[in-house]
Amino acid sequence: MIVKAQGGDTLTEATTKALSARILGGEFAIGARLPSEAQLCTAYGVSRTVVREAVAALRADGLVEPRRGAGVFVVRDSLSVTVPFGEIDFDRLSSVIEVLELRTAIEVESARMAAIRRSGAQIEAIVEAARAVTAEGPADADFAFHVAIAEATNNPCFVEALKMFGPTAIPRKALEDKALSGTPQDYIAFIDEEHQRIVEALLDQDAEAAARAMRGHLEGAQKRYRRLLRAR
Amino acid sequence: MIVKAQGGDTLTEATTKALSARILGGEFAIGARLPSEAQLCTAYGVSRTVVREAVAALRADGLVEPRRGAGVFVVRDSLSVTVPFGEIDFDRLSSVIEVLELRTAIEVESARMAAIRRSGAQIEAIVEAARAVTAEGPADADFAFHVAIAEATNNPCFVEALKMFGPTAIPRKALEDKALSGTPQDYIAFIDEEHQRIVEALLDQDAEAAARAMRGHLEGAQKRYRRLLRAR
DNA sequence: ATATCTGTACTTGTATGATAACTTGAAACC
DNA sequence: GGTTTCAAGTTATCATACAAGTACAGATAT
Repeated sequence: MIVKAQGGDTLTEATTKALSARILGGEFAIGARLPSEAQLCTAYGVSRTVVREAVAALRADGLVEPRRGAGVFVVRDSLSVTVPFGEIDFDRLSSVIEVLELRTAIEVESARMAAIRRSGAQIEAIVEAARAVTAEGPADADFAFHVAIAEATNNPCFVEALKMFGPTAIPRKALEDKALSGTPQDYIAFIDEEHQRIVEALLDQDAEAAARAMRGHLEGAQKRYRRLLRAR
Repeated sequence: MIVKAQGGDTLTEATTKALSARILGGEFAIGARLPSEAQLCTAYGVSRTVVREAVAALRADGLVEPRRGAGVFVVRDSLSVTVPFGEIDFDRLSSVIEVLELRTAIEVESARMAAIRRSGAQIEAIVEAARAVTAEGPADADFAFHVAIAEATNNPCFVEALKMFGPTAIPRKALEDKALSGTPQDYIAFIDEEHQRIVEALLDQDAEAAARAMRGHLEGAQKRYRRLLRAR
């Protein structure tokens, strides 16, 4: 299999991608040794310079670790993805709770800051978002509500961080919750009450109350989730 | 300035670190061109192979972008604080503070959870990390201290989130702070005192005290940063 | 028989020189 | 003034050579 530079890529980039694909694709397990540089050269039809720079790139990404005299060894593979963080391993059930805990950290502070910094337009957007949850159900509207609050911090980092988790974290899953908490109607009413507490604190510009309300809201979600786990 | 391989590092690694330090240290702004490979070779006293592999590593980290025929250009610098965080616009000066605010959110909760969940081994690691800051200075040791606390949450998400910011966020820049806060010695002693407050709360398993101490620590950093901005 | 030493083949690390492909800016030209 | 051309400089790639380290087989000593 000979790599060719395509689409503006250099040979080195193409080789890097090819190699990383093989590693992340599972061809090499953690601890496995890659073919030697010489073998990779003939396999990919490139010079040693190219192979070495590709390996250097993989090393910088923490994918492999070359050991002089011994070979190049894989230190991370498809199963230990964790790192890009955009794609947290949601397969593990517990990881949902772990993400929820991190999200709680960010959103509690988000609410605290929003209470102080929010503009008039921003609080209006928040109130409107809360209304939408009642009207349309929690599916995506709930996430929009949380994003509206993050935006009211006037710190784009909070918005980015929140969006990184995506709407998947709570609502969609939480809906399976209805078997435990009663009908969907009850569930929406319940969520709505928690949202109202947050909105009022933001209206009052009461930072601590906002933080408390948000913490209650999200820790509630955590609890419901844990209950789901136990129910299995 | 000639780099030498030290501490198990290869020449390439040493060169990579030296170069990345210069970039993150602010010597090259975004869009600036690095010295040519030939110049870097003579400057660091290494072969072109080494320089090229170092650049390949920086490229993999998204720090620079080589353009054939033109040169190697910086695409991220000290003020964009390492964060591969989606595509946040870190160009604006205030972004350091924004990142710091997000980090505060995460770390305050991190301290709170660590106080409750920490194991015996974990608290030992934290104490040891605090000692290292005193001994070696804040450079990288400070970040290790914060990571140790994140690990004591037993929630890998917190560790990942923290590592995303990287060690650059506070310490390196905060050192420039010495002009404002007195000698480096004073600065270390000051930081150390704040760390001790956090450690004691964690030892006592006092979640709220840990959260307060951590908040004070990081909001202090924010304040020092804001002062730096105003001083411009 | 076991343990230790040694050598050899293989591997990565570094240096050097050559050529190709490309960019950029200035000089020459119309 | 605007366009073309060219030369110098830059990265990309290749090839070769040697240094330095590892690992394993086989010899050697105990």
